[in-house]
Amino acid sequence: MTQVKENSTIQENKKLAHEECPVTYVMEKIGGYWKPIILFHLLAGSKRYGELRKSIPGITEKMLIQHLKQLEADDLVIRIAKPVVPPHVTYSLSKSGTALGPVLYAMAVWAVKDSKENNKPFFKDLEGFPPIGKQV
Amino acid sequence: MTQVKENSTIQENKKLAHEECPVTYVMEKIGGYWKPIILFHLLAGSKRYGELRKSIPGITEKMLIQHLKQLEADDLVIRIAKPVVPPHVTYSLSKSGTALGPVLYAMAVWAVKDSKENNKPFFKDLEGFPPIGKQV
DNA sequence: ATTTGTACTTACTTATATGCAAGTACTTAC
DNA sequence: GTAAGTACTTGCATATAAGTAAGTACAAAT
Repeated sequence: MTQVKENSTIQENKKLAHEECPVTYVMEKIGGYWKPIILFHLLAGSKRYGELRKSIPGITEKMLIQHLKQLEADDLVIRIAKPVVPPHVTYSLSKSGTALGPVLYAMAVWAVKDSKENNKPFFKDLEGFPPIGKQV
Repeated sequence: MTQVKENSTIQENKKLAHEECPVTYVMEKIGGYWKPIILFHLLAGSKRYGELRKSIPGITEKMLIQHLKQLEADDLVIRIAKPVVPPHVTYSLSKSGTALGPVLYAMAVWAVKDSKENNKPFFKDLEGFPPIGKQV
């Protein structure tokens, strides 16, 4: 008698997972491709929307603000809009967001080392790092 | 005269991006939802396929195997198969993968702290951490 | 002959992420 | 009255990720 596999419980398991695995908790908040990149670019201090866009040339405007909104909703970044025209909006890391500094910094360190060992160093060095705690 | 926006260069920019931003480099390797979670579960030491599956109840076999193959191709994990029946396969972190330890550990630390501050502590504490360097 | 155990594999469907191109709002400067 | 400047917003198309439900291989044990 052929048994039915229980993939059906996966959805329920997934809901419980973030209560057990810390990294799962992190992924629920900053999982995906863009969020860590955006956060990294805010690590050096607050930036205006346009600055952020220029410093991440690979992202589309849609993705950028979509993720900024999400990050704001998750209390990782803070949005401050001056009521002027043309608009003036700055984004910065919240307390939670700032606390991700060590994670992002560890990533940067790994990237530099790993790319070197693969004979593809893309970054001379982490000049000016760590910017952690330098919060503007 | 209305100007055409240059979203068209995004693809080219994206190719160049990983040569400029270290976090982008990292995302190309472990971006997404599952990879960091899988790596985290290998941090404590090598595991058989089945053990890995049990320790990550939220993942489907398809995702697990697919990401394991990808991680192997990216030299982050090592697959060792004993030529026996039934099969016996173990996965462990490579040198590069092990070097991600600090990143994953920083994530775990942040998760515990952040979940506490949001009144949703999911993990008593990081008992037994760090397992870094404990490589079996 | 059938079941058991382990590590996958496959086909099909659905969901989510991302890309692309364009438009909007509002005020100041020209 | 038209252009510039900034921060979005929207609709449609495509690409990638993920879920579901099966099946396969092979030898040993029953």
